[in-house]
Amino acid sequence: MLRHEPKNCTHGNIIMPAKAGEVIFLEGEPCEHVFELKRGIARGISISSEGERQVTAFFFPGDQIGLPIADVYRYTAEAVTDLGYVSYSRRGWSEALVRSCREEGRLLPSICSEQDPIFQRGIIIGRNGVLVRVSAFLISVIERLTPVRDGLLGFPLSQVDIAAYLATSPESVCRALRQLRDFAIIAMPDRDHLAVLDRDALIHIASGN
Amino acid sequence: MLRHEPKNCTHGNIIMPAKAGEVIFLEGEPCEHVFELKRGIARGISISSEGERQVTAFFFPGDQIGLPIADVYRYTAEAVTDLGYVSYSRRGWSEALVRSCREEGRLLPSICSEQDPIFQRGIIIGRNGVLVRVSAFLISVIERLTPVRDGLLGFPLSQVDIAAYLATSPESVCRALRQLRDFAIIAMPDRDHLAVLDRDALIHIASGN
DNA sequence: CGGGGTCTTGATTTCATTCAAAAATGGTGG
DNA sequence: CCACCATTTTTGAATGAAATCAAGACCCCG
Repeated sequence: MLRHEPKNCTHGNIIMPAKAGEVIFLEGEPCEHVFELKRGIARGISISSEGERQVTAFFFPGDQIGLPIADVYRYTAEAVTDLGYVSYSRRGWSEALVRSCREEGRLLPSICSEQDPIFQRGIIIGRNGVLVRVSAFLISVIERLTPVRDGLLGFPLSQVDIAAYLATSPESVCRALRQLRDFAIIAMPDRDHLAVLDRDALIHIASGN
Repeated sequence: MLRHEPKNCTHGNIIMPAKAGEVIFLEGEPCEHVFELKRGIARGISISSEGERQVTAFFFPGDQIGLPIADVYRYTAEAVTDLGYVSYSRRGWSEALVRSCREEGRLLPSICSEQDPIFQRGIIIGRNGVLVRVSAFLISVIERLTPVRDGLLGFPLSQVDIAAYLATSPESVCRALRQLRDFAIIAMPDRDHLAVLDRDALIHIASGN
């Protein structure tokens, strides 16, 4: 897992690339930059003291990552796919926040874009039943995936990551996806493509059982 | 569950009381006030479409509740115990944020005080094993409980709420607490008092198994 | 004293993890 | 293009942990 070193201090204009698996920043480091994802998918990772790895959030283009909520980053950010991002210095970002706050009277929508996925994950994994969790996860994620062609979405998330996100095992994720395929609720023509065939059924499962 | 109606628009100076069980604000309502808890304990509640109730966070004196991260409150806030709070208008609160941001270069610590517990819950319930979760919960909560006398803490949280927070059943919480008592790691002289006898052991269980 | 809610405990069942192994996939270099 | 390897996904069987079900004890409140 190579550490991705920004070559110089870009201030929001130059899109920096990162390759799949690269680390954007590490949990515990002081927050010196805020990152905005421009293309690709990233994940937030938290490792417990005993090495257990949790995916705390997936991030999509437009999301802000690494807000200085505290003094240090609360999770590690890694590239899931090859991706592009821009970074803002903390100062520059704070000024943008101040402006936005004055003009719109509410927090920069970007805070929402980082904090909301984290909140949503808490709700999803608080629900019991792997099938329910997987369905809720799909519902939450499909609208952010990039369409390939009619109804088919790019779905570049590994089942291992999904399991780490949903606080379950990869095998259980696999079985849940299989059930959804058997019920013709979703289709997965291959490993990294997904189509939702019966959105209502998916929502129904996601919201109760 | 009575709705608590603030009589008038207080701007941070008058401490408003609320009785145990009262609602401070409802999920989905527009964020018009930010609340700061002065005494007592509050909980954040999220109800799924099928009536499943989750406690998303417990809040303690000094915590800010109901930040306008989005346009509407993302959870319902209720009083766990009788409590006192002050409310700020969104405008007044935003101005404080702008000031703090400019002076300290980071987000108001209050954002941390709301968002961090929510983040922590995600980490805690992502870990498997009820005993681990209960232990991690106790570790996270003991430093915020008010001491009664040497080593004994007021612990006014019902096991039903703890279960809803930890995404488990009340019975499992009860059994986990019993185990911790049997191992002489904690003591609970009565329903709402708690003493941690072996903090290291509790931390050890919380961080692995 | 009731009586409703909370807590406790045991027995049972259900569900997901684990373990193990095979199949599919993707990438690499010949 | 093909063979090979590493990784991911898939499936089955066994195990285990926690939810559920059911009852009883306790406690606080009116």
